[in-house]
Amino acid sequence: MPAKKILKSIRVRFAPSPTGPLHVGGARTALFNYLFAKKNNGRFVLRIEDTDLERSELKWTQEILEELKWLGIEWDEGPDIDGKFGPYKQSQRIEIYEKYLKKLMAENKAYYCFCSEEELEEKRQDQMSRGVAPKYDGKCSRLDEEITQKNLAEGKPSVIRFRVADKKVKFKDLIRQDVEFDMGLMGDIVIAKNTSAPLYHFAVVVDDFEMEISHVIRGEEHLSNTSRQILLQEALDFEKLEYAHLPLMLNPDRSKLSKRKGDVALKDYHDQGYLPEALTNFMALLGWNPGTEEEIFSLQELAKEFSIEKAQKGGAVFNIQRLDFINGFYIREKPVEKLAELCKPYLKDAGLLVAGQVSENKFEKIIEVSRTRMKKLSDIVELSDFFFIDKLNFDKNLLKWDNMQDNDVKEALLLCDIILSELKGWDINKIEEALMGEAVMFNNKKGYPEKNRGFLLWPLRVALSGKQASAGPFEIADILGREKTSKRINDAIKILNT
RNA sequence: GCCCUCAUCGUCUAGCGGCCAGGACACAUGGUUCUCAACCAUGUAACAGGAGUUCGAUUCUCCUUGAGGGCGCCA
Repeated sequence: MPAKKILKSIRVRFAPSPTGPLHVGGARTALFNYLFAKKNNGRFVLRIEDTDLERSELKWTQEILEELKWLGIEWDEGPDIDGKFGPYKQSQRIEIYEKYLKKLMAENKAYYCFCSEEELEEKRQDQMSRGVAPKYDGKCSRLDEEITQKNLAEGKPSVIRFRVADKKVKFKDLIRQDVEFDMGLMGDIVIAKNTSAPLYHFAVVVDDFEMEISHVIRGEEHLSNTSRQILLQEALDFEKLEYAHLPLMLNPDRSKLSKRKGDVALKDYHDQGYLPEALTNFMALLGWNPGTEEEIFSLQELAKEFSIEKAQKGGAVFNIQRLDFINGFYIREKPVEKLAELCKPYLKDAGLLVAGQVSENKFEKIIEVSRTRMKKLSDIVELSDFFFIDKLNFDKNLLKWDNMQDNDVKEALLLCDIILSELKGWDINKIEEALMGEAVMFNNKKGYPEKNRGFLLWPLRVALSGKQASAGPFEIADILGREKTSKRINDAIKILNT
C-alpha cells in the first residue's frame, strides 16, 4: 500500500488581470472556484495579475472587485482582505519573483535572450509558411557567458527565457482526465522582461506555490499553458497542483464568446437589470449540472451541490433566452418592496419617476402589475411608462376591438366613464365587478357575443394605457385613481373624434 | 500549418452495454383571458458518419468529419 497522500488544505484562486471589465467567462471561472472552495471547506483567494503594466489600470481592479461582490462571490483573501500570503497584487510581489528568477538563472535553467522582436516575428512567419510549429529556435540558449555579460554591459535589449525540456508532460485534469503535451514542439518561453519584470507564466507558478494554492480551476484556453507551468514548477522544485480546465462559453455560432456578438462584460448584464442570483444560477448551469432535474439554485444551494467532476467537457453556448427565463423567474419571486427599489433607478434615468410624484404604495402596485412581463429590470420602463406620463399618444384605430365602429367605441368609453364615476369607493374589486357586469349588458344591447368582454374592456384598456399590450384595465384604473382614469377616457374620446 | 481538446433535440443537458433516449429553455397548439405576460396541459425535435469489440452499442476502441482552444517580450 502506498502511503496515503497527506491531504493539504484546499485553496483555490481567481486571478484576473485588470486590463478591462470583468468578462462573463471570468465571472464564471470565479464562481466555480468559489463554489469549489465553499463545497470543500477551502479558501478562495482573489489575486490581481497586473504584471502587464502597460495595460493594467486601477479602475479595472476596482470594477472587478465591485462586480464580484455584486454577484455575491466573496473571497477569503485578496487585495482588500489581507491574509498571510499577501500582497495579492502581482505588481507588489516583484521581490518574490526576483528571488526565484535569480535562482533559475544561477542554475542555468533560464538565460538571457537578445533576439529582437522583429527577428523573432520573421522566423515565426517563416516557420508557419514551412508548415512547422512556430517555436523559438534556441539561438541565445547556447550563448557564451562572456558574450551574455558583454551584451548586458552594453545595455543591449534582452529578455529572460526558460529552458523548456524536450520531453512529454502528462498531467491529470479533474475534468478531462489524462492530458499529454509534447514539449519538444514548444521552444523556450520568455518568463520575464528582466529580473524585476516577470511575465504571466512565471508569476503564476511562483504565486500559486507561495500562496499554497491546491487546485487551479481556470478556462480551457489555459490547457496548453499548464504543461509549461508544470515544467516551471519542476525546475523550481515546487509541488504539483491539481488542475481543472473549464469548458469555454460560446457565442451562438459556437465561436469563443466575444464582443461584437453580444455583451461580454458582466457589468453590461448588471446594467440591463439582470439579477445576480439569476446570473450565478445561469452561469453555474453552463458547463455543469447537479445530475438531477433541478434547475433553480441559489448560491448557497450551488455551493452545497457542487462537484467539479460533474463539469462538462465541451463548450457551452451562452443562451440569452435561457438567462431571460431564469431572470424572469427571480423577478417574479422577489418581494415587491425589493423589486420596487431595484426598478427605481431605471425609471429615474428614463425621466419618468420624479421624487415624491407617486406614493410608495402606488409605486409598488405599479411594479406588482408589471412584474410578470419583465425579463429584466430595464423592461420596467417600457412596461409602466404610461403610469407616469400625463398625456397618452396613440392611433385611434388601436381603440377598436374586433370590427367595432367608431360610434360603438365611443359609446363603450362613455359607458365606462359613467359607470366608474358612479362607483362608491375606489378599489380594484369594485372596479372589476362593475365593469364585468356592464360588459355583459353592453354586449347584449349591441348584439355582440355575451362572453366576449373585449368590446367594452379593450377600448378602456387602450384608453388607459395607450398600448397594444399592457396590464389589465382594472389594475390600471385602480392605480391611476378616479380622476386620471376619467381624464384618460375622455382624452381617448377626443382622439377618436379627430 | 502544427499541437491539444471536444462531439445526445435549435440551445443547456441526463444517460456511464439492454431506456418508448429523460428534463429545462426556445418553438407550436389548446386552456385561462379584453391584450400581452404569468400559469396549466399537450406537442414538434437529438445520439455527426464509418469500421470494429460484443448476443447486444448513444455508451468501449479506431478512423473520418465537424467545432473550439493554443502555438506572444498578453493573460
